[in-house]
Amino acid sequence: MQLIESIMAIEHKTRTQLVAEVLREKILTGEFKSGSPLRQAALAEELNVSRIPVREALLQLEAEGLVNFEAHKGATVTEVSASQVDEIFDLRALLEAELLRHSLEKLTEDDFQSAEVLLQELEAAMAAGDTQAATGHLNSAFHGKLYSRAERPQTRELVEQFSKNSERYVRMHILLAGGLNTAPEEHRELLKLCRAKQVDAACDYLIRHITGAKEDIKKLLIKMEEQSA
Amino acid sequence: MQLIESIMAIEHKTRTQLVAEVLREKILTGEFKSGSPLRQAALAEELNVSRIPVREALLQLEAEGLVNFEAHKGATVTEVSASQVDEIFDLRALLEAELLRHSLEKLTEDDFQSAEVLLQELEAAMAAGDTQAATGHLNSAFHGKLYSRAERPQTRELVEQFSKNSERYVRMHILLAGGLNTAPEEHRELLKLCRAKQVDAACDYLIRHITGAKEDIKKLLIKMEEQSA
DNA sequence: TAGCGTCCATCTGTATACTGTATAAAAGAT
DNA sequence: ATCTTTTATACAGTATACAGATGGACGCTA
Repeated sequence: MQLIESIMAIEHKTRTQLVAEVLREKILTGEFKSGSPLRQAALAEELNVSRIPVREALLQLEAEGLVNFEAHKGATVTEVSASQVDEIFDLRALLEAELLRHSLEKLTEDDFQSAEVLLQELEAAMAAGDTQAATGHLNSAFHGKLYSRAERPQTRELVEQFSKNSERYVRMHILLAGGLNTAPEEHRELLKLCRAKQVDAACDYLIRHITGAKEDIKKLLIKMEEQSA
Repeated sequence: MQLIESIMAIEHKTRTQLVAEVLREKILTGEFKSGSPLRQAALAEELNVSRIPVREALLQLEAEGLVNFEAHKGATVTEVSASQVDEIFDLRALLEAELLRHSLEKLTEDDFQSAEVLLQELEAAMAAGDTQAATGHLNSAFHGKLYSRAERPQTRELVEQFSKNSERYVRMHILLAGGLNTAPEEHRELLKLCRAKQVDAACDYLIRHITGAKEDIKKLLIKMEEQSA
């Protein structure tokens, strides 16, 4: 019902795209838990569409790494092990440092100011206890601003992919570990280094920033794996 | 061992997978040229399937970066500009060096020997003028062997993705520029550095190896862009 | 002739219906 | 009682059919 209305409102989007958005959100928020099966017929009925757009949406989500699609067996929400998180965050560190390196020289004072605005909004959102979508979005907007002059569209897409994919763990982390309280200071420090155009120092700091988050989340995941075992 | 696995894998391939393989090959060999439209109905009829598996195969290929899929407008073979090739090869250099770094210490003499065998086969294939699928496959098999102990599955998948995507340009390069004649020597040198466990030197050399190929292919692409303009 | 709207051909997007596979439950054999 | 083999069922894969979007040809107006 709601879906039909939103189709009316946003007519240029295909049903497949809409279904993909809904499912993506449900996976990222944890409403669909890791490992749980995604039945095409059930989803189709719930969203008032046929199975075709559901299938195509699931294929898209598989490409994004959020879903596993096994022939004749169906789709499940991807389960991510601690070692996989390890690798993903290492990749992020590597790629984001590369982006920053290519972007930093070209960043203008305007860029830094909008980054600062984003940072303030981020802190406000965190202070308001807004642990939901907003903080994750603002966080990647801040980072994205720093990379915005890199002129490396494919690398950015890759990084955004990985960020999205790890977002659900970041959220979990914030929720359960009450964590990332050091993040605001780290962001400010990073911004300061960028403003000073200290390329190597900024990249190193960024790598440590990402690696630090990795370690926190890994601990959390290992704890959870032990509990479920 | 492999034989047993391949027997065990009496995998029932879906039509979607078969279609994807066919189309992928036709794109990589250049039978479908950059920018050309991929009509669902035509492909379906040609392959004796309905449009559904064709659509799903096209979606998969879009995720692999070989196809652009625009709503209501249809799919086209992706056109890759010189600047995109630039970025892709930079990414490859970055990621492959990372893989080699993680793999190198754990590589055994057995690994080096099979790498050497692959290298000989590669040279034989090139000497036989086999500019088709075989050389590309052997080339990535050789590189893959060097990364095989990295225990970084997602990074490897990414690299393989990029390799596949740039394969058609590599082939083009070999065909038109008569090129990559320096590659055999470079491969031998790389293998020597790996055997000597000179991590930094090997990684640096690998980066130069990839960057060198990039420059050659870029020149070729720029020339082609000028011709078509 | 240039510009605009309408209509039509063509293609994509999606629903419905059918086919085939995997798996769990039931029946049979050892 | 355990292990096969069979059967049933639920689900995914695919074909067919229909609905909707796009872009261009055509004629109309100024």
